[in-house]
Amino acid sequence: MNNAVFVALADPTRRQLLERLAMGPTTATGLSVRFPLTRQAVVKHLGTLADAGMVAKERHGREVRYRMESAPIGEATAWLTTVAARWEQRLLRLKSYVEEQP
Amino acid sequence: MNNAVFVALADPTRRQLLERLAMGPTTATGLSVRFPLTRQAVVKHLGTLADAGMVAKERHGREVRYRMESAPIGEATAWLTTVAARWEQRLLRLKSYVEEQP
DNA sequence: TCCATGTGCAACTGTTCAGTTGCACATGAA
DNA sequence: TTCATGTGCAACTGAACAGTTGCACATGGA
Repeated sequence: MNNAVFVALADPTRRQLLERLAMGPTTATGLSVRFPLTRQAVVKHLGTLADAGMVAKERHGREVRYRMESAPIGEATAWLTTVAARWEQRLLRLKSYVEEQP
Repeated sequence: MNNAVFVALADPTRRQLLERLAMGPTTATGLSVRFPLTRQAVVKHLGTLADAGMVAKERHGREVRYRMESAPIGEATAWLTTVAARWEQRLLRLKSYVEEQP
């Protein structure tokens, strides 16, 4: 599993930025207005999200728009689902074993 | 969304511990044998997982078994799915808008 | 050309955290 | 009781990281 994805998700500010980006692409400067952060702080967070492949940059004239990429989220979800399913399956086997007892 | 869950998931060692715990409950000492870590380091990681509600402790005689709890994983998955879905939905609306153009 | 706006890069600070070491306490078996 | 095993707690170290500040560069409009 790609570690960078979970590292990027670990910060609440980055998750909020992601939620905002899910609404549509924006610039770092635009985000820094709606968040209690410096533009530089936003850029750093977006860089971390980009390292995880969750965000992509697009130049438009003199501004840079950040666009969300949902594929890594899908991978993270898949990993979580697999681990949880393994545990649930074990519980089910345990349950049926107990019910088989006389 | 509960921040502690994503914080706990951000460390690769903790995710490996989770994968191991999905197989069945174990003690910190038992885990420290199979991982290149001190028992104390394992205990700390399990503590972080416990703070997130992903792990529960059970005393059995003089040993403490750690058991996985899958509910928080379900919540994390739900959050991820929601954010990704919002973005995908936006892409769909954009696509249909473009196709409507003459 | 001039200027406002948007971006990029580097250095600095404070904090958090992973991992270790050392020691004390508890428990089960002989 | 004695001893081996398992656990709990505290202090220490080094590294990673969030956030800031300061300054330089680029771009579009007047």
